[in-house]
Amino acid sequence: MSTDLLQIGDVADRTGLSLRTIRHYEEVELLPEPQRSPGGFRLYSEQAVERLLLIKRMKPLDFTLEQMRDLIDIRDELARPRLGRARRSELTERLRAYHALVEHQLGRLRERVESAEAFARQLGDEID
Amino acid sequence: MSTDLLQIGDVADRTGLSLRTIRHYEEVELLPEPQRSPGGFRLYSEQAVERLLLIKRMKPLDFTLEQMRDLIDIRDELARPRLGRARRSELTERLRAYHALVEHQLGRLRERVESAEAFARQLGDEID
DNA sequence: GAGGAACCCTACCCTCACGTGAGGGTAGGG
DNA sequence: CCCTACCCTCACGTGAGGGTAGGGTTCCTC
Repeated sequence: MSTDLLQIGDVADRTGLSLRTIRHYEEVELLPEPQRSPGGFRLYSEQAVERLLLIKRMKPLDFTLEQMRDLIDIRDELARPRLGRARRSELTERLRAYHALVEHQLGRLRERVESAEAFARQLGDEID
Repeated sequence: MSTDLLQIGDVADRTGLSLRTIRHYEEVELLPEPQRSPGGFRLYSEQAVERLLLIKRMKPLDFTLEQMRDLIDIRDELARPRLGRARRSELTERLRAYHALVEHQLGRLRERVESAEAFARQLGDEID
């Protein structure tokens, strides 16, 4: 038996994403096209699930799907074994830039929490 | 002189919202139609600015513009002096419901921060 | 091997909260 | 009168999916 493949509904269950979302990610090439069953059903590997979980963790940072694709692709290429030194250091540089951006977005996210907390307190007070 | 009115650009500066956003809020009736200059320029009061700032604080909670309008309208009506007892308690009830929703959304927002932090750590580690 | 439940497919239109651009008018100083 | 900075409306575009129609596939059960 080949490594057990999942159909889209299983992937949705495992990731908490909707079918529509998963297909959409494929449309914009954030997720590679999966294999298909003879009848045309999408069949996903565990790798695909991991990629989706990674994307899900990234989502609150308000990146566009394109940025996420870019970032993940860099990361994936870096994980490959035989890679020229120049290429590797270029990729690392780009990843570092993304990391800075991530920290920045994280800051903004935290501000948003504070802003929301302020509103919640205000509302709480008004109710008495 | 009447209370000094601001034109839309000033309001944008003061609130950090874009002109387009402010006009959009008016389109969907989240913001009441402002006065106009003889030539048609929008002229806003300080009250309008406050309403926008309130909206801005509310935004991270991912409410729809319609929900915000509803919530703010309730709050505004509650702030009015002569209000029947029945009406008042109905409004308070609705406000309380929103408050619960706010707390709920706040929880989700905090989860998102954690999720994003996890991602940031992971990325940081991968870079070394 | 016939049925049927549960699942999946594509194609398409819809939503929400704005962004963007074209084309043109207004405010107010020189 | 002219200039610059600012404003106006109108209309279409965008990103990230949601929803639905109409139909095919898998697989279990009889």
